[in-house]
Amino acid sequence: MRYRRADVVDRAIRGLDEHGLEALSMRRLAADLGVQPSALYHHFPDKRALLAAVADEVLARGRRATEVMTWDGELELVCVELRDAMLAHRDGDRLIASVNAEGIGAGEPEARMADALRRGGADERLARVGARTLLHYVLAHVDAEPGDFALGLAVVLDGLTARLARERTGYFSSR
Amino acid sequence: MRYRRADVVDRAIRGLDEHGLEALSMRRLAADLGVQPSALYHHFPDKRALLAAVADEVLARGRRATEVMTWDGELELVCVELRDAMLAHRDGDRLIASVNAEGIGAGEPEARMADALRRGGADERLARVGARTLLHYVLAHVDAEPGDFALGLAVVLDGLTARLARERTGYFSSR
DNA sequence: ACCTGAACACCGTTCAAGT
DNA sequence: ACCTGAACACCGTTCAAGT
Repeated sequence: MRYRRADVVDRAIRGLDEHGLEALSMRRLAADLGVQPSALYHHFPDKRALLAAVADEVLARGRRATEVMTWDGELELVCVELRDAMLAHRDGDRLIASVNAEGIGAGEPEARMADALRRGGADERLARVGARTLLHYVLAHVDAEPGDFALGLAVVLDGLTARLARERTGYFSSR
Repeated sequence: MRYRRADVVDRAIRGLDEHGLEALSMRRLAADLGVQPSALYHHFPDKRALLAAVADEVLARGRRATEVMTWDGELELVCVELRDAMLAHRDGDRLIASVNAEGIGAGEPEARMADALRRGGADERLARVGARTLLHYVLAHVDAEPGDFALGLAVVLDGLTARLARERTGYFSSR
């Protein structure tokens, strides 16, 4: 059998769903494909790169049609989209979290959130910190009940919108 | 040489500081102690348990004297204390995050935050979600500059206090 | 109670060579 | 371009046995 990069990613996602992230080893993936472990290194320089590609594919599959939206609507949409993408696959949250922590992929949601915050009037600092906060909120609450997820998300979004309103009106908080 | 459990934890923390979390293997730790790998299994059932003990020790070393405080003061104190404890050791954030994710240890800061929120009037749900949100905020922003860390923390705390004020006055938000 | 010695069943990665 | 075969340098864990 001869494979292309995308085939390998595809099989890795299947392996993820069937056996979980811990069992997703280069050797096992190679065996699933009926190929020698070393063959994978033709497609990816190392395991991190493979996982990054898998993470990006999981996120890509979870993307919805682009719509023109208000900045806060978009912020919420990205969070829900991200959550759904991770819920669609076993250990999806751990996969995205680990790839994101390595800074080698899966950075799109965070970038989109930062953009939305800038549209909402955030300066560079608040956009960066706010996006990171939201990203990690979603990563940490994938396994929460939908109601709890929405509650916590609303808390963070409230904090952000309050801060933005203050920045716009020039009011300075002592916090 | 004969060691006690605490000696092993101690040497593991030194190894962490010297070589990082990735290099903290059972075999390497055993070699550092001048002992066979299998000897470690007299002290810990497996590597997860060892890491949990290391994480708890890192947190214990970071604890400050207990003070009587307002609930929101305590909330902020726990966050700063946690941050400082993680900053005191190489890969401290990744250590605490991984142990916490496994649910096997390092749960004290989250429990203390939930208690503080309850004292502030939060119901069980908000206490749980809020504590988890704050915990993961701190975990995610250890490497941020102090100013950015404080900004994001203030945003989340603002969101929480606003929600608590609304709950107390009986106002219901559509969010 | 604490450790040795040896083994088992795995890892990720490299490299020369094949088609 | 894509893969084989074989090796290197590691892992975590178990278990009988020693003191």
